[in-house]
Amino acid sequence: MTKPKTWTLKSIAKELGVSNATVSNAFNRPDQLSKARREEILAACKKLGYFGPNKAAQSLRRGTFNIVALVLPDSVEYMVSDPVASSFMRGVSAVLEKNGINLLLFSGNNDNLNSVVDFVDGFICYGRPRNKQLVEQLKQVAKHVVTVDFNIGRDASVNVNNQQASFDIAKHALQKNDDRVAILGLRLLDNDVLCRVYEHHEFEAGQSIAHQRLRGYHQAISDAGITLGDDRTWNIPESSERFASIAAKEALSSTPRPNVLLCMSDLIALAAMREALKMGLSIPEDVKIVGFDGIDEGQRFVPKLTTVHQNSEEKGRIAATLFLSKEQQTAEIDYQLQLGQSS
Amino acid sequence: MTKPKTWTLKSIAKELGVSNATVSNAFNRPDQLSKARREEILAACKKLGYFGPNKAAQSLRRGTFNIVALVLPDSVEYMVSDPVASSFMRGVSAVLEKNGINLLLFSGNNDNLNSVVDFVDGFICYGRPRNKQLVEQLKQVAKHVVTVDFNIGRDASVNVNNQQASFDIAKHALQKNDDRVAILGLRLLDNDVLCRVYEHHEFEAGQSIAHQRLRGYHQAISDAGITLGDDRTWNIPESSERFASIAAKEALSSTPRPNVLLCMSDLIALAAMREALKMGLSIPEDVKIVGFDGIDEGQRFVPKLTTVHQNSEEKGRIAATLFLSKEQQTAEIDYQLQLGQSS
DNA sequence: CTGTTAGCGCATTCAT
DNA sequence: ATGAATGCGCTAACAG
Repeated sequence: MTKPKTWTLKSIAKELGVSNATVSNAFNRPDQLSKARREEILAACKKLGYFGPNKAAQSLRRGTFNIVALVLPDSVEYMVSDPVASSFMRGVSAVLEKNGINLLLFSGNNDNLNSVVDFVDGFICYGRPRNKQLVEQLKQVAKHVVTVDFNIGRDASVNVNNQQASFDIAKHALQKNDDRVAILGLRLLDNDVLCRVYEHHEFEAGQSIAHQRLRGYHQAISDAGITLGDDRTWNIPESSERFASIAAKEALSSTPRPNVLLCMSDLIALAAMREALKMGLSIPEDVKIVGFDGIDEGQRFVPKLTTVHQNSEEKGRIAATLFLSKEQQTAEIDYQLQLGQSS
Repeated sequence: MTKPKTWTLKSIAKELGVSNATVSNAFNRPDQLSKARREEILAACKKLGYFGPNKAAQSLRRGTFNIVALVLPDSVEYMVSDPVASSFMRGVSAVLEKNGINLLLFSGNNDNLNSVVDFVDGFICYGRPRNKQLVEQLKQVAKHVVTVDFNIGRDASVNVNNQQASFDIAKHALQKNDDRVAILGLRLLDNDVLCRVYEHHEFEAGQSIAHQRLRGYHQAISDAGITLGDDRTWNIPESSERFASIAAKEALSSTPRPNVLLCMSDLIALAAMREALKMGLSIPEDVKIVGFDGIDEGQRFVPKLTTVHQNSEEKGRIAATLFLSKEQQTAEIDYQLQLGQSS
């Protein structure tokens, strides 16, 4: 006489003629009953089609979920297209999967964490969320939080020295003090508009990745004895082929035509290279182009892109490992200059 | 006198001097109390720092979760690197995000759904999971299931006519009956090995995407009056640059050297084009190469790749929409031949 | 319109 | 080693 078609701990215990604590122990606390008894119960459950305690109820009771939310800076939709973000996710998921933890994707466009906060053990935040209210809540939320590429004084964080890396790559690209430099920046401004940027003073204290990189560029430009015109910086609102191409075309058509293009992502640099080639320019003779990230496509392109390689996958692994260990610490990730033929 | 530092429905109700049902109604059922009362309560909760009913408890009670699991064919890790899968995810997440539903990534390598089944409203399965036990469980699980690119007789499914598309692209590539054809297949075999495939009879009834595509190729080859040698088919275990390059090199070095390469993914076709160029072959004069998927990089490559474009993002949107509407139906997605200079 | 109450499915004391 | 009882935080039915 089998009972309901969907078993619960209670109903299965009754069916087996044991107390529900015994069934619970059989699944969760092997030390609380004899091995024989345990296996007998497990076998009986399996035969009846009971696969173990309901996870939702278990979580409500225990307060743990085996789910971590990956908070993306933008919409999930947008993030999935970014090869750098994808690498990061790969690293995170590799570690979590190995530990039986599931990954919930959460958009940084959300106003708050409410819809997931009660379902997860904590948050790994990849980049500062676009929505500022969300950032405020992340500072306070009573769960474990690991931040990546930004810092809000929470449990742990993983960072790359963006400023130093940008300095290095720019230093490498700039060789003569009569170089004409232009910067193709990624998300320098809050608003979603593709345009030149004039208000440079705003960036001096900015903590976003873009601002850190900009400072690195500026430092190298200044070190090279070059003066950067105040109309030589573009803001690209998102790392897409389309926007990048438009900005690159604009920059390469501007007067004086730049002979060095500092690009804040490889996707942008690749788009710039395509535009330059399309305009009949030689790389690097007419224009040197450097990127940032070190994505595969850049290394396959002809000419090979000179860029900063940051190991995003490792960044993901470290972030996940830090999350699991609950260590409170700040990790700094290495980067390498990857010299190609584009500079 | 504020009470606990973490509010519950009950404690906040007591604090406000109302019944807990009233608080619950204020958050969930506006029609159950006056607007004024509702707003008064909501405001008071906000001031005290109570952000609404605990979602985990709410879900346990209601049996709904606002989370859907995206079941990937492989590890999450691997999937995130695949541009086609990424597009699909983009489509899915766009629709779900708009509807306030969260996305949980779930690996098709898992043995069972147990760790998440009690947390989600259902499953969107992108491709047949690698683990067969998982497939069995998906057939039976008591939650809503939408399958994509395969069919197990569940609630809804989304498919592309892979066989027809492969037939079309192969037909286009094959023009002379003395063409020497080789096939670079993706996951034709269950095991993870890169090798030539000899046991062709196994594929005639296979339902996987690879088998469907293979049948399309075979049909076109046969229609062209060509006999395909039984050592002209390679199995590539995963859609990675590395494996694809090895297989391509092997195929292009084999005797007789193929002058038509039918590739089951664009990533494979791109790797094959790179190898061919590296060997000093001209495309398409010495060897024609066609792909499958229609990824961006293929369209940017020189020569532009001839391929089948399937709109993965739309596939994702349709899958998600079908999931939300709970319609029971099978959708077939269009594809287009995208003619480049590689054939 | 409001309050009381019985579970959702489970883990964990505290007895025995 | 086991069973009874309590409550995790909430919703919905019902009674008022």
